[in-house]
Amino acid sequence: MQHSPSKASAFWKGKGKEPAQDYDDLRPTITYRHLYSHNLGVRDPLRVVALCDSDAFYAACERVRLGLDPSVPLVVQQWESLIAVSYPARQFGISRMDKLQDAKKKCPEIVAIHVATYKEGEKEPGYWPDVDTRTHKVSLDLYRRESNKIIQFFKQALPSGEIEKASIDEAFIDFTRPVREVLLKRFPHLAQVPPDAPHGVDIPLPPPPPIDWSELGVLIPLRPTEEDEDGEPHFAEDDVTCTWHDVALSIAAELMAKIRHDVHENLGYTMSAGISRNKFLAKLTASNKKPNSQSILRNSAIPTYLRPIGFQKIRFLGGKLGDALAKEYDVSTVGDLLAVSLDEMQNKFGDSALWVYELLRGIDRSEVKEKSALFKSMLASKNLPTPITKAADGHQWLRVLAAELALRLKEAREEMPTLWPKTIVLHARKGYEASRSKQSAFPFTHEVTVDVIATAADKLWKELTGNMKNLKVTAVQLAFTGIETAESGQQSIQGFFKSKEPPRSPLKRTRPGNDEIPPEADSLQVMTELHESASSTFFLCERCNRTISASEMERGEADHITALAKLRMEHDDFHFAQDLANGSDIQVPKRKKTTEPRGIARFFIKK
DNA sequence: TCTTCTGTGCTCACCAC
DNA sequence: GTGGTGAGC
Repeated sequence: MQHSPSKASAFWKGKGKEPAQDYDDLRPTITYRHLYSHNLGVRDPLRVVALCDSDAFYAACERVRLGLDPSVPLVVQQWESLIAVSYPARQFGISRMDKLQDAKKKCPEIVAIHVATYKEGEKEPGYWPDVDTRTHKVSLDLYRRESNKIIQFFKQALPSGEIEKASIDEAFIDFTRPVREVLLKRFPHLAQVPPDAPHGVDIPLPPPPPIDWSELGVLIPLRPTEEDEDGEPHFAEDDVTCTWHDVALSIAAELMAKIRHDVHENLGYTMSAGISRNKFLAKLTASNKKPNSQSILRNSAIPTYLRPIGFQKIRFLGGKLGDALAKEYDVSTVGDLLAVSLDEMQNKFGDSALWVYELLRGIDRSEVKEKSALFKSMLASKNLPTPITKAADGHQWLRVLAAELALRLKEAREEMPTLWPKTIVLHARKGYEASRSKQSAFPFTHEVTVDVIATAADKLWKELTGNMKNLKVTAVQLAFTGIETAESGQQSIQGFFKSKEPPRSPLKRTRPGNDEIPPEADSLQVMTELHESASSTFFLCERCNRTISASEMERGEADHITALAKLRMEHDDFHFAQDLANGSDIQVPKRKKTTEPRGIARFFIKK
């Protein structure tokens, strides 16, 4: 990479000026209409997203499982290499690249735990004394289970927040709605448009209150920190000015801190979080300070924070596209790429250009969306240090892989009882040749046992290896693909494609492809109607088609608009609770099925 | 002292034919 | 139905 004397450095010395229109998106005018609309989605100027990830997750899982003190240095090993290093262990300079022996040299008293493994003939993974890559296969099951516990905790703590599990140790949380709820409660004057306002609901909000960030986490500074001798950062004067979006961030930070605290109390895991206006920035911010900390990136701090970052570290820019960009313009940082115009980029990179262009400027329109809970595929694989040469060996390994799939499917069905893999696929690789695969329909059985899977796998194995001259298989993969729920299968059979997930509440209706704020956004309409008829204390719920009126207690609320907002939210909660009650007894808070299973779904009813 | 760069063994999604 | 790639933990 070349080093280019950039305009950015001039800017930091105070000679340049921020390119005016580049960052307009970061300073939106926020009006009452924005505040009252609950369905602006990614265009909400008060949007707040967090990325929360567990610190040294695998190591923490083992620490919790064994009831060890958090301060003990601990590593998780997979054969001789390390797959997780606890923070106390990192103090000894141990890193994930070390081998176990290196770690022991650096810290003789290190606690080394080998990941659980499946062993030939065993139905469940365990912690065996004789782990050996030639006979065992690693199991990440414990980590998946603990990960799900944390996700469930998030969901229960934030009924109105959207949670997206991003990986085994991270989740995105959309705080926009929970923050709105707090915001209206805490600043009740916002629920009322000043009566003499000429443009009513379209006027900007009044100036926000000052924010005390001291307990809320690490603030990403507005400009590069110039530290004094004590290492304390200097802040410029304008650091104290803030916006309503900053207030929203601060509320999200409160909620996030509470959740992190509660997860620690209840499950024992410490987590780090990043809080900002979208997923991309939240993820970036989360890595600011670890472990057990949270960082906040305000809109005003975004340009400074992004500029020096190597763009190839950004998600989806780490691969081919990032390489192409680096080559084309011979640059490496976000700041460098800011000089490239949108037109220029579109000519060279077509459709992905706009997305990149916006990303560089802190804009990311991707939604926080709960992944449809069901995986499309489920795979268990094993590289074989000692290749399979006899059919019987193959059979043994297939049973190991089958045991893993059986257990994982069983566990997945505890949450989604109707999960059904349509096909089973076996891959086998010989040395460095390309792997070959065979697949077949997977039998439709209520109980998916190791035997059922292993039998199907054996058939595929014969097809695959039957005509091999010298059997020498160095890698095997067994997978379920086309995993669906019986319900959705039913729906597709019956042609009920539309609205698989009816809106949970009237307030949450999405309006795809609508750039403008709808003039009669449903919640807004309720608010303004109420504003106009100053005495009403009821509203009509579109969902249950009933008039909901305030109780005596709620009528005692300081002003009835606040009362109505509260009422509305509580009524949503009522629907939410009702949805819960109508579902089965599993404690998944959202996305419950509300109807009795029909058709093939009946196969799955517990006896 | 700090971040960054390694690699391996998985796991998952998507696409072309 | 098969094979291949890209991406991330």
